[in-house]
Amino acid sequence: MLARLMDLFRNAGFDGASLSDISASTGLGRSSLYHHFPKGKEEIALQVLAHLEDQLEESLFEPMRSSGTPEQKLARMLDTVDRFYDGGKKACLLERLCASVDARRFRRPLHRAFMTWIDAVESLGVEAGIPPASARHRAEDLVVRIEGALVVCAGTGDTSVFARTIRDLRDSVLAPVSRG
Amino acid sequence: MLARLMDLFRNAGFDGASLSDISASTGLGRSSLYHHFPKGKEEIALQVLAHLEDQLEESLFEPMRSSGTPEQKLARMLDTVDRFYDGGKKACLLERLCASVDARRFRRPLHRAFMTWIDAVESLGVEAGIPPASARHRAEDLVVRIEGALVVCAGTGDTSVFARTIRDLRDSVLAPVSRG
DNA sequence: GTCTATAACGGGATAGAC
DNA sequence: GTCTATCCCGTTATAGAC
Repeated sequence: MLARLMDLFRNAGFDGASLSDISASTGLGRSSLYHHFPKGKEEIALQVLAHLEDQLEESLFEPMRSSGTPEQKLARMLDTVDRFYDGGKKACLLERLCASVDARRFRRPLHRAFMTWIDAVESLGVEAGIPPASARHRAEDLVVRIEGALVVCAGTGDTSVFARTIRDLRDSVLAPVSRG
Repeated sequence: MLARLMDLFRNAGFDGASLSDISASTGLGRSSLYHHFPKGKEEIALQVLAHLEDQLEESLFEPMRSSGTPEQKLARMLDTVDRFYDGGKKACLLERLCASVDARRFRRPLHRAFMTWIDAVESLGVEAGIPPASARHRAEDLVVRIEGALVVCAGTGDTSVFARTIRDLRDSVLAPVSRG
């Protein structure tokens, strides 16, 4: 159910998703929704966001801390990301919630989600022997490029930019430091 | 006036900007708005988008075709971008309109705006002697990273990522091809 | 818990006087 | 061109029966 809601918010954003949409996508009537989420739409979005954080932890971050070489773990992470965004065809919930009126409501979980992601990639870089400062910058860059590629693909309708971005990241994130 | 409307749509997005907001930000009453924009809110957004395209042409793309070394023109372009987004504090109208319900309404101008931008940077790379394919990829990458940095900054509230991204682009976009 | 019904409000859009 | 007044609809949210 939270999965279906996440799809909805990814497609429509917070402002674009109406209670009617939410009702249709869950099969629950208005009253049932307010039974489960007494504080209404904002609470629904926050729970969906919390669900995404759990999902990221389980499918992205936890595998990055388990066994394997940093290269293998990076490759697995990018595979998961590629599948999650369907090769650039699906939007990012984090980005969609950043772009909503009064995004301050979501700032704390959004900040946490981005930071956890960046931290995980940074650790991977450090594990691979990259100097901490460079590892940090590259980790930020990975998230920046994935989010940016999703925006450009959504705007142009061309997913090749996302595919190429993922491919580039595969090689560049853990490459030996020569130019940073 | 279109400038004020652009600020509004950059802040609130298409779905988040109500006619009341539009009325307040322009000082025009409802009827005056429909006098100037008979087809309502969608037409307003389209005209704001067209205004942005003009502005980009004048302040970004045209200077990139004028005199100066490619390095100088890239630096000027990034300076303008940095000012335009206020160092990462302000959102991008293109991204905001990508993230609205039924973004297909804006697909054509959005596609055109992104492509014109990418093309201009590509030309700069070719002018600097970079192989066409690499120049294209780097140009796409520049736009991707700028958009992505804006998203991450909006989500984390930390503009340092945008500042570092601009700094990196200054050096990397026209660097000699060694690793792509 | 879920339903039907409805309140209370704000949204986009129009009509007609001036 | 702008104003006042208004329509119609969708929105969030609540009440009360079952």
